[in-house]
Amino acid sequence: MDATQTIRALSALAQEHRLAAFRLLVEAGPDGLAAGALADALGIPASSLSFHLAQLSNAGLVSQRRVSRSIIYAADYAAMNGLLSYLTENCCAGGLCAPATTAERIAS
Amino acid sequence: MDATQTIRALSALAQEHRLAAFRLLVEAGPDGLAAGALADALGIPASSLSFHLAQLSNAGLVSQRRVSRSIIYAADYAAMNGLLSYLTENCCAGGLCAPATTAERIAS
DNA sequence: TCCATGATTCGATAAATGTGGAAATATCGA
DNA sequence: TCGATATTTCCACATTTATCGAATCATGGA
Repeated sequence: MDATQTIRALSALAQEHRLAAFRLLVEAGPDGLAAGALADALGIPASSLSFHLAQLSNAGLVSQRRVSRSIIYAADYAAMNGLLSYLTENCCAGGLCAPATTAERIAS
Repeated sequence: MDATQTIRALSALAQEHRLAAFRLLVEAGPDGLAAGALADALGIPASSLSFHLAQLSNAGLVSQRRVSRSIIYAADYAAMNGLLSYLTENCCAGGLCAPATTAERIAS
């Protein structure tokens, strides 16, 4: 992941509704959630959500697939991994500020 | 770190010049860099850089101290750690997308 | 085919962000 | 004190971003 792509991903997550939507999608797992379900959960109009989902999609953070009349969105874990890797490698002093991994957190 | 603070930090890094500035500060280490040195390195006017540094400062990602006529900025690793921790804990599926730590990367 | 449903696109508008010159502030050396 | 240096603040302006109703598109059932 290069700097430009990183900025796109950071911008995508740097917004209240989009960060909330992404968290819901992460929580939902690979099955994802329909756009309508997300709009309900977030309490925002469908057109507003559509705008935000387009940004997350453009940043490569979510994938979408049509199922009947619904469009199901799902978090792209690889993209998130790429973002975290970039930040850890380029914005940390040799890993000095790298957070513990899940395994390490559980062990502590 | 809560969602609001996370969004502030993500917004601060989601901009070409600010991400570049932060990377330079991380590279510079605890000694940091003077505002003028950053402006030269980035090739932007002092007033523009000052605006960006204020955002990074507001997000808690950098600290500043005056040394004679210069104001020295330095990356705040703890804040960056907090951001990465939040993203790993809230935006990853149980650590599924957590990147390897530096030690793990070196070992692999 | 016709209608209902789920979602996106369009368009207008409001708000926030980025830019950079000029003026103001702080510090140092002579 | 005076002038030079380093930086920030102020200001006007252009650009981008966010909001949301209305119109449009796609799908499935009767």
